[in-house]
Amino acid sequence: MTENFGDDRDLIAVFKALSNSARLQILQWLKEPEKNFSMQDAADVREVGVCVTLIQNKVGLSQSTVSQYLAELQKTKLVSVTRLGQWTYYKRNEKGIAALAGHIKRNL
Amino acid sequence: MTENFGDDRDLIAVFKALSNSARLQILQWLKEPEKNFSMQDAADVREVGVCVTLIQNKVGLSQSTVSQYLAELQKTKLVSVTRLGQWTYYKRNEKGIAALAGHIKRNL
DNA sequence: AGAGTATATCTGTATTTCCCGATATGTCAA
DNA sequence: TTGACATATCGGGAAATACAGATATACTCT
Repeated sequence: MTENFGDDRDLIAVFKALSNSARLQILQWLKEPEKNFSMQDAADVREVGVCVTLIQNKVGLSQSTVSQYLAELQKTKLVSVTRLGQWTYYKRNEKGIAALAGHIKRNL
Repeated sequence: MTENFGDDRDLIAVFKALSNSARLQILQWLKEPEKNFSMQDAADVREVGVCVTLIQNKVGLSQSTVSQYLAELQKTKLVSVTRLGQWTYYKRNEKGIAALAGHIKRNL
């Protein structure tokens, strides 16, 4: 059991993270990274994720805002992070998302 | 198909409604009304729901706040309303909640 | 070391949400 | 019709959120 939502506070933080169209949109786009982001080396996009700058260009908000939003999505276990060199790659945390869906179905 | 969440705005409104501990708590309490609320005529509680005053006493917020919160839960189809005489009874909208859970599982 | 790029963090302002008291509306009972 | 009760709506102050720009941090290349 890696996810539990034991505290209501955790669950509320997740709902808050999802209560913003930019954050929700990013989560949707990350379902098909190679389709939604124009990356040069589309090599291991699915594996490692998408870097902040690409997400920023797509969503059209400032760099600082996007960085903060991604951090929020990560704290709530909706995305995961990989640092490689000077880049930070974000991708969906399918385990965390499934855990949320399961919890909602069972306990909401 | 009574529920669809076609627009992202609808989904965001639902997440916003769930992003508050009082509203989330009310939704939980309404899973077992006869257990969580002390009503005199526990006759058709499951059928009709719980009146605003009982919910207000339990949650400990002002009457106006509780009324607004319940309206928000209703607009997002998380609870349903029945007016009987001078009372307004609220109960969980299990269909709406299940529709949300399904949508999240499928599309989030 | 120094410049350039990618990202995170800090600080501040505009907007939104939280929650209240006051007031309006609607129902019931005398 | 008057008064009591249940609920809804209105208006506002305090707190939180949404974003931005400036700056800090970290890595890369020369």
